[in-house]
Amino acid sequence: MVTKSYKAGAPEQYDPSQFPAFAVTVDVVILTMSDGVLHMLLVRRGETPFKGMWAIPGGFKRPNETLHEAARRELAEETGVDVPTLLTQFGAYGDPDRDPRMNVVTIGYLAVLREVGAIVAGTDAAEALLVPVADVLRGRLDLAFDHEQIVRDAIERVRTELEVTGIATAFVGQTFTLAELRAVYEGTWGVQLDAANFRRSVVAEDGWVIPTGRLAPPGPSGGRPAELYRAGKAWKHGGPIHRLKSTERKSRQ
Amino acid sequence: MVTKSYKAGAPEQYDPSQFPAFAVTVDVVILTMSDGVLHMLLVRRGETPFKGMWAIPGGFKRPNETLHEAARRELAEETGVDVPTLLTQFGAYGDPDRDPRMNVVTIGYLAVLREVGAIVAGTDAAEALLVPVADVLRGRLDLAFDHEQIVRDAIERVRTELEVTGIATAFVGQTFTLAELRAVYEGTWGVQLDAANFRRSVVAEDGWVIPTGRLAPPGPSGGRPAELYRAGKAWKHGGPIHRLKSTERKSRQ
DNA sequence: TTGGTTCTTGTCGTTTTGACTTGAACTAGG
DNA sequence: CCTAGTTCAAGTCAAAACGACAAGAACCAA
Repeated sequence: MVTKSYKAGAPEQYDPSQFPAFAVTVDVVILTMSDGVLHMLLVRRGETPFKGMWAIPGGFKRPNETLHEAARRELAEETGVDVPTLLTQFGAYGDPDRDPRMNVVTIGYLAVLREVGAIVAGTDAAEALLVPVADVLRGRLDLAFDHEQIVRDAIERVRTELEVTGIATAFVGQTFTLAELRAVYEGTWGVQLDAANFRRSVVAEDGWVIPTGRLAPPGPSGGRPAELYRAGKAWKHGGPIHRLKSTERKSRQ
Repeated sequence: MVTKSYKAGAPEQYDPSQFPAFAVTVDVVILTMSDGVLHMLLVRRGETPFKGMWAIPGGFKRPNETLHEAARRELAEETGVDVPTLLTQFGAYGDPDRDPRMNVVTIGYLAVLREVGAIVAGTDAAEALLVPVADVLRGRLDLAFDHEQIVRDAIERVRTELEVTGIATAFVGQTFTLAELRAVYEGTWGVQLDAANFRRSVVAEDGWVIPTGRLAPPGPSGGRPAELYRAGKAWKHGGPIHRLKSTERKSRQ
């Protein structure tokens, strides 16, 4: 028992100096889609504890900012990307021994980016790493603190978020082809989706994606030019709109 | 800007004394089903700030316990119920001005109970109140701090949780009739479900509910005795198992 | 021109869904 | 004891959704 100076009973009666102090941090799991594979950003710790190990980018919350603002600031500091949207809180972590030096409670945020190259360019290349999330989920990388568990929760969250909200369009550009959007689902869920059925279910939902009328240039191996779409306003930072559970073809993994 | 004594740049380099201290609390939204209506527990604040106002039960996290343990302790202190399960974390709140006196970050937990009478009996009756959540959602009660927003998030969470997990069985007893289980969905979603279709979709899912072979005594107004079921082990504290989106009949509300 | 690739459109059988009906088992009231 | 009312179980049925597949369109490279 490491109980210090705080009154155990009598809740609602407190005094700033009488209750345990915690450091509050914000950790951001930054996801992006690269070549059909879901990747995440890791940074190398320069200080003890866990010096030299890979970790999720994050930092201390300041007293005069909200949690969301702190997450946005950390994202901007680490990647140079300052997007006001697509920053989803997914969990809080406060085990007593998660930081060996002090009591730290961290709030986990999930960020989705589409630019890949610019991300690592923001910081020192030797200190930042873009790895497939599958490598982390399989325990191939030792992460600092309880960051592996945090990553697991983040991935589980983005998978259900993908099914229920319109977060998928955050992975792709301003305009996109349905093949690109489909790759987001396939890479995140680890499934193969039927292109025809995917198209049908996506287009059927009203306001989900809207055609621009333009065509994308075909890939290097030829193929028919795909129609370009842009994200409908329906999904913008919000509740359950889209629901894609069909169009499955093969089992996950 | 109220920035105090902490280094703005150079993350990963810190010292316990150099960074802003926060109080960390845990607030528990305690839900129960009473007469087909979703209710929640409120307690009256005895101290400033917001003295005399209704609030969600909660309290400070201790340095030597996890967040989950803190939530469980608060739940036990407030209701006398000590259930190891069905305590779901749903959000963290840390706006700078959410507590006028100090920096407080609170973690929101969601608890589901089935016993109704025993809840308020735990504390002083004048200081505890079981109200329909609809009253809170409609803004009829002024809650302390940002607790109204916390409640909104909790309700939204339990609604989707109901759809995706087996949390519904936490509202009912050890054994239950399908009518009781259906009332949970109806009360939480504010819809009317077709009894026949509800039965079909619930029984179809394997391991979701399992029949006991016994019958429940019919109600005071007669009627055929209903079969008694118990919760399948499939849902126990876990991932997406059940999915009830059909069996709808009329629009919500 | 031919073959290969990718996207779009269409078809088809199965499953699921939503609404409804029928029958079974009980209570209450005459 | 009989009947009306109530609640639950089980069946029916048409419409919609789903999953799989086939065919056609539009591009590239050789």
